[in-house]
Amino acid sequence: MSLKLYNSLNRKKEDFVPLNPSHVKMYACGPTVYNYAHIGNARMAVVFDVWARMLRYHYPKVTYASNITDVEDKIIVAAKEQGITISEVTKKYTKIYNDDMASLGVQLPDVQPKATEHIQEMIDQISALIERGHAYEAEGHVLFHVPSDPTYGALSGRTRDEQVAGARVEVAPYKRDPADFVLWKPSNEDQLGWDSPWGNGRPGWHIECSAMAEKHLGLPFDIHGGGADLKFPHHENEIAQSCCAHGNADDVTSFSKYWVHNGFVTVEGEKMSKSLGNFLLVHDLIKDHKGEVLRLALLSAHYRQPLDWSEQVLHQMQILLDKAYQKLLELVDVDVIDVDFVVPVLNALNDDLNTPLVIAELNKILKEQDGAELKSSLLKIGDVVGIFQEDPHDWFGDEMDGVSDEDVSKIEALLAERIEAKDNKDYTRADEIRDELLEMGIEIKDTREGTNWQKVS
RNA sequence: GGCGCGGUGGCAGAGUGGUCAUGCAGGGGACUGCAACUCCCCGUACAGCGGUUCGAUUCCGCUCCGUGCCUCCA
Repeated sequence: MSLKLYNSLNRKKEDFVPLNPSHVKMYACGPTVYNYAHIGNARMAVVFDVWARMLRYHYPKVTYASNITDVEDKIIVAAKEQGITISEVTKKYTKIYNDDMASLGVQLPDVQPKATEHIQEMIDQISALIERGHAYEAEGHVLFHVPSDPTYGALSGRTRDEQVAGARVEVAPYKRDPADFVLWKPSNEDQLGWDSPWGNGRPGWHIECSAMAEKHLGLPFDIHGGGADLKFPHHENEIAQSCCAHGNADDVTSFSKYWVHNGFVTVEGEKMSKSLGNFLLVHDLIKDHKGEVLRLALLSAHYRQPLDWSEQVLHQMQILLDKAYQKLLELVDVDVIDVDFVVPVLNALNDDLNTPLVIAELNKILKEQDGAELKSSLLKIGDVVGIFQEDPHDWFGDEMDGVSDEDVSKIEALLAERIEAKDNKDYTRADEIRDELLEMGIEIKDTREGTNWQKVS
């Protein structure tokens, strides 16, 4: 079965047919770096990381580009608030973002372009738009003239008129048309600015991605992705800019052939927002949960569906991963053999990245397979989904944390005493010892191989 | 107001025109001195109303409910 994906451009699930099967190219809009990454940022990163891994499974060469937006007014605000420079803000949060994503098993994109390093490309593209009559200068701003683009609205399915009718922002007086959007805007001294044919200024947000995608992937490329909220206006504007800059206003696929959007994460059923103060940061969650647990939780709903974050989901993923790692631990000395990719899992992944189904199939595999076959299948799936990347010993290693050597000897002494008590059928004493251990925060389990113990929280 | 998305068993969450999702939680059982772990078994789920059909949770229409975007929020 071939790879299928849901193309936002025509709202249909389609067979993925690469422009060039020997080199597939994908771009996904990355974060604006002015704060810690939240779980919503993480969902985007994880989803497109899996897409990239899946594409690599199918095709010999994949270039995945995902940008860092390091020019934006919010960054300027953050710098002022924190009393540090703009570049200190962007540098700091870029590192935090990459570290946090790495903790979720997200591989660094092949290219991670930064907006500030592509100002010239943006200026060039804006110039081309002006030359072709799609943009104009007004009071130090350069604006894209929406009525000049006959196909504007193709992605979001809203016409210019509808957009104007629904607009809730005041229209700047210098705009020729209410729908026109900014390509370049003037900067004052304390704002970041670059020289341009239109004076000292900075780029609008949309032009950044257009310029960076073209520079690193060339046009057209295969897949463009991002969060669902970016569909309008960001992605709509990207299409307008990139197509019109090259005289391809009529062909919306002259920029990217497929468009993929991931759904939002809600918390307790509500959207994360500053006013509700319910932003969940990866930085915080990673303190209490393993990265792969968070990652799998982010993949527990289909990527296009909304995902409600809850402790229950985390609990379930923890159990599943523990179960799998337990098997991997038992099989640690077994050699990996060459196995076929488990068919139902491959089909699920091929079907527009149906990761919830993959999770269900994992449960079945854990029940139905064993030995080298199980280990090999698990690892093969893990490479695409981005799980089972840890050493099984390390996975369970944390459970020994905070238990000193002294405690260990004490525990073992008590266990030895308990075995003796059991042998003497002195179950009262045996149970006393169990309770004593429990008070120390140690839980024991009698198995056929003997008694195990572990720290409980 | 405009443009979308969704309503599946206690919960999470896939899927299908007519035999199974899966997991968590819950109930029962096996095992065990008892617990726990493990294993086995169980529960008349598809918002409502019409329509198409031999047959619809699955297709179409309407209603109700929830939710996202339209504000340089992933």
